[in-house]
Amino acid sequence: MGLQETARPEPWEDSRSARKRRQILDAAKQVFLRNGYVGASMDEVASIASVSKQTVYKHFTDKEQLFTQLILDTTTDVDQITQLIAATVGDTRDLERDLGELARRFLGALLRPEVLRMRRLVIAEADRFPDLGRAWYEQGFERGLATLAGCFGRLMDRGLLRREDPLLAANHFVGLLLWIPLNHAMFAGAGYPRAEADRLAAAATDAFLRAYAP
Amino acid sequence: MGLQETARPEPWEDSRSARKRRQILDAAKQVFLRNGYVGASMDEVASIASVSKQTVYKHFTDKEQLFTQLILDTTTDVDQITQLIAATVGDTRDLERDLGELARRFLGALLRPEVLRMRRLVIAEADRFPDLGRAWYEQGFERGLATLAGCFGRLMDRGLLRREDPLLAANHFVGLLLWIPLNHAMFAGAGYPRAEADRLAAAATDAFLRAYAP
DNA sequence: CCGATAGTACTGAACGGTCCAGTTCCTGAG
DNA sequence: CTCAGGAACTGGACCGTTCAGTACTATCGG
Repeated sequence: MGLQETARPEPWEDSRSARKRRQILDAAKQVFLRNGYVGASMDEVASIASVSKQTVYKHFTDKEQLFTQLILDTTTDVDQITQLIAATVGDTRDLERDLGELARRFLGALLRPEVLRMRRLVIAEADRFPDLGRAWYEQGFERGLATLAGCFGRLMDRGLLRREDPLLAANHFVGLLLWIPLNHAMFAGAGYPRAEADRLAAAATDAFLRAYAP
Repeated sequence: MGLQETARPEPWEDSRSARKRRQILDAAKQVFLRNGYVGASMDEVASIASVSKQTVYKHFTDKEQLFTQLILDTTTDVDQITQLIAATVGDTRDLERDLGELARRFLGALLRPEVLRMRRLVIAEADRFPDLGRAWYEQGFERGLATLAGCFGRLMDRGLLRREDPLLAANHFVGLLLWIPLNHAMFAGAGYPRAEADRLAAAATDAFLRAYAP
């Protein structure tokens, strides 16, 4: 909410204060992602940030606030990725090819280790911080889906997809695409060979096009 | 190892020892599910189990072993559920109806709060206990999928489904069905209204049958 | 009788958060 | 440019609490 500093070292400036703040957030990301909320130590955050503990507590009132600040900062990223990826497909000439390409890129973006770990972290702490989970879901998840749905809506208007609820179609597409690899990544280790990912993307695209052919 | 001839308190017996062990595991389930691994206290486990702390440590060498034992004990459940549910569909006369029914039951089973919390817990601790995550994935997840795949294989043999890789088909079915509500449950609160769940089940079944019609 | 258990006190370590004394950096007035 | 003053920062000690795991004695039950 309203964190106003005494003078005016606004966060986006490159003042010393802003630099320290960045360092702290970066360090916190590292530590929280590695150990989870309870496992993370503020001493370690300070140490990794090369900053004194006092400074950490000057910028963030307590551990909880540092954590929520950190998570909320990242919710914007997912949507940007989706927009970037979905942009090309709206006015495609070869739907199967371009949708397959979208599937591959989407999968690639979501399977990045950092994204996976962040997902794990938010899920893990979702009942300690219900608001945070909901915010991440709405601002990261549903916004991305809505973007994709808009794209599918245009494809329906052009007669390239069966007319249905575009949001449902988007969810079905993503479900077909991500269910297998994301679960694998959540439970078993992180790595997923590129070739296998591409195969899954192709299979999901095929199934989706069969289900949503005009 | 060197058990004398004096009885033999094997865990499956109903000896006093076995009862205590059960009490401990039940209490541990409660505590771990509520607070996560790090947040769980062995004192609380002992207290809820109505057992002294010493007894806990007689049955389980340490916190870690208690946790893994607890999780591994539950992996058999999911498969049983799947078998029970999938059994009816193999020799159906009305595929759309019975597959819809399977979808509803499956969704109902997986959205039970306890199942959701267990899922969260395993995901949360998946990098602290990699073996545990993998075991859960293989014994709970893949076995369930394999069961469903066997069922779909029979449907393909009978010409009721398009011939494809049955395992892939099973994954696609589950992806269409569970993606939306499971993500919602993981991030936002637990509750999901029955009517909404049924609607999702029907939509997923429709889309699946369109994609996998013969 | 003998092993399992209760009850409880204890150890050693970690952690969140505070406090303080001394240092560095930025800014603005002369 | 110089320099003083104040804010931000450092480093580390410190407090109160929590927690895993152990020790030990008294009790219980088969």
